[in-house]
Amino acid sequence: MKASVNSSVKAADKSRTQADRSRAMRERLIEAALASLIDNGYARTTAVDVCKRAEVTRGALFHHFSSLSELLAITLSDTYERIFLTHRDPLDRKTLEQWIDGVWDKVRRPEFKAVLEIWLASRNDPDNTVEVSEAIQTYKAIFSPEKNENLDKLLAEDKEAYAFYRLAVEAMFGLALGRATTPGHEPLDHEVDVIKMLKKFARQMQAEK
Amino acid sequence: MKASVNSSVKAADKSRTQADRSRAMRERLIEAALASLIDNGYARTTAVDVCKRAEVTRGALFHHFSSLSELLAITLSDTYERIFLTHRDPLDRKTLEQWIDGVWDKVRRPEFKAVLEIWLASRNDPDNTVEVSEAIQTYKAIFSPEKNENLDKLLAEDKEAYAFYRLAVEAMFGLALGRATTPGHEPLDHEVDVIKMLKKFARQMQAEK
DNA sequence: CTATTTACATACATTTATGAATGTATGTAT
DNA sequence: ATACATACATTCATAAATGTATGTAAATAG
Repeated sequence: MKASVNSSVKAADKSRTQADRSRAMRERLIEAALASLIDNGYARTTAVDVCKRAEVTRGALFHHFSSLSELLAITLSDTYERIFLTHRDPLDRKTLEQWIDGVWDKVRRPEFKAVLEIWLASRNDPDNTVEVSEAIQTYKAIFSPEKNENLDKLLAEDKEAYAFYRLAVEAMFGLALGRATTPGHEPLDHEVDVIKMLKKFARQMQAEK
Repeated sequence: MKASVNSSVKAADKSRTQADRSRAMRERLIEAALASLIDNGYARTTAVDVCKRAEVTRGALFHHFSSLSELLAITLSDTYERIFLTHRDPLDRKTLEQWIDGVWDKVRRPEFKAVLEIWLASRNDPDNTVEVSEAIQTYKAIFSPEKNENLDKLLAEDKEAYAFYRLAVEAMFGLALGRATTPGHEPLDHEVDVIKMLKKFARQMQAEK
């Protein structure tokens, strides 16, 4: 029975199983990476910065991930799951209006800025893109009727509704972009009005059918 | 009468006035910076890269600009003028539909990706932001009814029309973002449909009045 | 024609990030 | 208890970017 009283780095982690330590550390790093993406952007998200946030050295990062971009790719996938799967509402709404609510509920979250950052960055940084491209495709697919059965059923054979859905998603992306470019990521003044109007159009759209 | 036959650097520029050389060089650097922003993004737009494109050394850049970020700020202002002022149509349309055409005509241009890049980057990079923030404000104002007399007149006292205009602009920003994140900046499949629908809504909006 | 300023190149010093190599403590199997 | 593996820290080598200092040719002033 070895008590291992003195933990040189942090008093926090008593004696835990290796698997536990690993999992905890990976989570810390992923969270730190996400936070850095959100308030530093992709370009300033360096291994140094992430590790400072996580309060560990880069040794930890490179032990668990082969590179910073691998961590970022995993962070993106992880964020994706957090927003779209773990979260309530797996995007199986019934009406256009409900779909708008559903998408907006995701896009408005601060984590979505991280997604935008990586989208833009990946286009510019093909080398590091390789690792994130898969996660990006998944993300984009979420908003594509073609990739989503429920949504596809709703829009099938209704060209107008399809175009409108696209319009709505683009508008919400625009709003998200606006937030991302605003100090403090504060909501824009006209956000509520725009969403309200989108939903009004949605109702009108389905009434026409 | 000194002919100055041998130009050591380029045979192109015969003996020209200093002011001419300066102006030409500044333009070359601005163009190179814009090009780099468009196909490298903000993060990878370095002084080295810009100068490689302009086929000059960094000495030239630092002679004309105090820093890379100053060049970028000036590039943004310059691009702004090129798109919004020098270009035909100073945004003085009469109907909502015409306004949509006008905005889309600007936003769809590849140069707008440079604007998006700087918008996002400036939020993340406060140090270098100082210099570009002014240009950014000008840019954003263009799309704000509050800052534009003609537009303000059109939307005044019509809350619905105001909200719709905002919606339209956000949707177009979303489309621009989509292009920016697509390899080759190719137009998205649904662009035409979205714009078409926006214009349809615009007509309907004004018919209601 | 000579002196001085301007436009630019070249060379150098500094900073910052990356990744690998190495060292050390802690958990785990026998 | 010993041997080994895993988790992480520390150190080092390298690359890339920035800014500055200095050198040189071309333009302009006297």
